[in-house]
Amino acid sequence: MSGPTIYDVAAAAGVATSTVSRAFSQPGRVSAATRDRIVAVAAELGYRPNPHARALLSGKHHTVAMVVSDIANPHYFEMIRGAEMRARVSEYTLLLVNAEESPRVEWEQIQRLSPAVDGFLLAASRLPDENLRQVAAQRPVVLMSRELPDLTSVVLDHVEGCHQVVSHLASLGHRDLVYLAGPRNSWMASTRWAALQRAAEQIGVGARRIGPFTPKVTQGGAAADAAVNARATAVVAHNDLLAIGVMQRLAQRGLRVPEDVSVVGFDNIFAADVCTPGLTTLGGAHTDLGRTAVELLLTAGSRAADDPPRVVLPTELVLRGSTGTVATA
Amino acid sequence: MSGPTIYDVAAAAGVATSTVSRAFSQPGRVSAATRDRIVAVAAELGYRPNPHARALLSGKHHTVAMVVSDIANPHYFEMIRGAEMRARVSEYTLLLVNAEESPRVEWEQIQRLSPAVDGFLLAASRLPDENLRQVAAQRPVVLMSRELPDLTSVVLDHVEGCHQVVSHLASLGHRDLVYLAGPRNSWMASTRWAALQRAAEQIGVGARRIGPFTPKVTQGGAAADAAVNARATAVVAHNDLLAIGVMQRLAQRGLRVPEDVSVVGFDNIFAADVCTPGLTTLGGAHTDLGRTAVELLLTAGSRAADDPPRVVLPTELVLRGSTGTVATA
DNA sequence: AACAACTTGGCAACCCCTTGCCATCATTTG
DNA sequence: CAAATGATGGCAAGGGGTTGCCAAGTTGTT
Repeated sequence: MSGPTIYDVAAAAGVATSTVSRAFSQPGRVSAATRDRIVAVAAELGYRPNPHARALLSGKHHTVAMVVSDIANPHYFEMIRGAEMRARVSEYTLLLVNAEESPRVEWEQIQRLSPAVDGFLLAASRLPDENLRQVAAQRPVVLMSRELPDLTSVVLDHVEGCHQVVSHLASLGHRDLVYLAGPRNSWMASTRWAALQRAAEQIGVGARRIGPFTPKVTQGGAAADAAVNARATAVVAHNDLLAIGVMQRLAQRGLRVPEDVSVVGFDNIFAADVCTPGLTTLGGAHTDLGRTAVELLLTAGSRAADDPPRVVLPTELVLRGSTGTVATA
Repeated sequence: MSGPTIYDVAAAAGVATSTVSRAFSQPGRVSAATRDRIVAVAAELGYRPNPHARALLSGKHHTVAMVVSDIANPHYFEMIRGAEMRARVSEYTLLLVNAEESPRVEWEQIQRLSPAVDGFLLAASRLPDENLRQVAAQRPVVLMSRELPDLTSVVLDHVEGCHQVVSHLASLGHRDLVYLAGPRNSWMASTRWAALQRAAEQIGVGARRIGPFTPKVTQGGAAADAAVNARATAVVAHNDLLAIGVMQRLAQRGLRVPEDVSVVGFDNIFAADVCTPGLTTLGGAHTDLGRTAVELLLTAGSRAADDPPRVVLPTELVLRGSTGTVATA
């Protein structure tokens, strides 16, 4: 079934297995002549080191697991891409895991993989803080789009970002906004709401919250109806998927965007650029987020455990057609 | 670093390691009382079997690698999702690998992972046939969106699909179509062109090919210009990304879709639904494709090696606003 | 009571690779 | 020329779990 082992190579080259092993892992310990011969024989036999056997002893698997709270959301796409690219540079393998928005599934997957990976990337984890600390006690962990004081994390600057959003809406004349909230157990959802509230207060506009909603296009209908019912002139949706769903429903009901209602999303997914009108959304360097997270994970061993890094990446408000001046009724 | 082993459990329970092992893997071989005690002790200690150690002996890793030719394409998203879901059901781990559209990278990644996985899912592989056979000789392989006589594959029905596309355009009065081709080393690209040609011939319309183009939005500009230059009334783009890029460029040049030019894409990605006009595109059950591919891979051992299954899944032409009757100039 | 038949548990080898330690051989130095 | 030094390769253990084989223990039979 499997390929040749170092035993085969050793036999074919007429040396001990240890010599073969060292020829690859400690080139200095073997004479050039012997090494060349071994390498040649290995190549001829098509020998590939078995990473599992290696991991068994070293404890290093050269693998990191990325657990995504819902892989159906295109938002994670860029993060996955960035993570994959960075991992590949270091010849690490990226294991992709879907938690299906379920803390239980997430926990089980983590426990199952724990002995087999060098660390975890948890993207928008739905686990309670307590569980996150437990995971971190077993393996290095980097949180993505979530923060916890004692853990390493990478997030976009939601405080600044939400300020940009509110400021933008205020400058268009909106005196009031409605936040269509994300899932209850989403750290991002509560953080955004807090940041929006604070920004609204500073800027002097009102802010209300409706929800929670599962952040999918299909939920946009209910969210839109609720927003209309609340007589909102500006809605800030938890993410672009929800925002797009909201816009679809508004169009269906004959309401114009942005003339009647302005809509803002989060994440700047690809579809936000091509929908009509284009969706104003708070974007950020998601690829960098993925890249940085892997970077932090791979270098986790070389840092003091106390005061772990908490990277905050800049956001950018991408203005498109979905926001406009408030109607002067 | 790592958790407790069966040695720890054995010591704590006062039995031999083999008994612990059997308590989990061959429940019948151990008395219920002993097993209960072992399970209890294991749970208390937080014992998790080490999958690598297990794989070392059994050769089964409970892991499949999915190699995607370009992870930036949302099209793969659904396939990844389907694959991930099916793998999880069987408690298999899905390893996601990006080939970056490079046959070399793809080959290296496969070789690197080969000893560590139970099989490969190759999505739209860019490798030459020869290399695919080599991979298949080492490990079970399932091709996705690609066919090769001696290998297992899952594809959408491009023959029927392309017929639908051409038939649709013909019924709108188009006498001629232009195919904006995908990458040169893409099996899909040449297959689509062949199927389009054949359908065009049967239906009695003309078909021309322009390209190749890298199937990304940014390439849509050049593709659109070339199509306009060719006086096309209907363009069939290699995929939705390219089609969306084409539509953007056409709008920029003041050409109306579908009044001046009809546009058709492939894949039915999410953005095709929200762009303006909506993109008519040939979709299919991509989630099923991913699911089926894993299914076939996991059951690969229980089939005869000759005459491997070649699953063809149905397509559906999704009609949206980007196609219309040809202008009666 | 003696023995057969069956159940349960333990020993030890094995999977593949790494590595500490030691033996061997060659080279250098006094 | 002997002894010290260094370069090189081999032996064997170990890492976590599995499994063939055998021993001990249990139950049943005559």
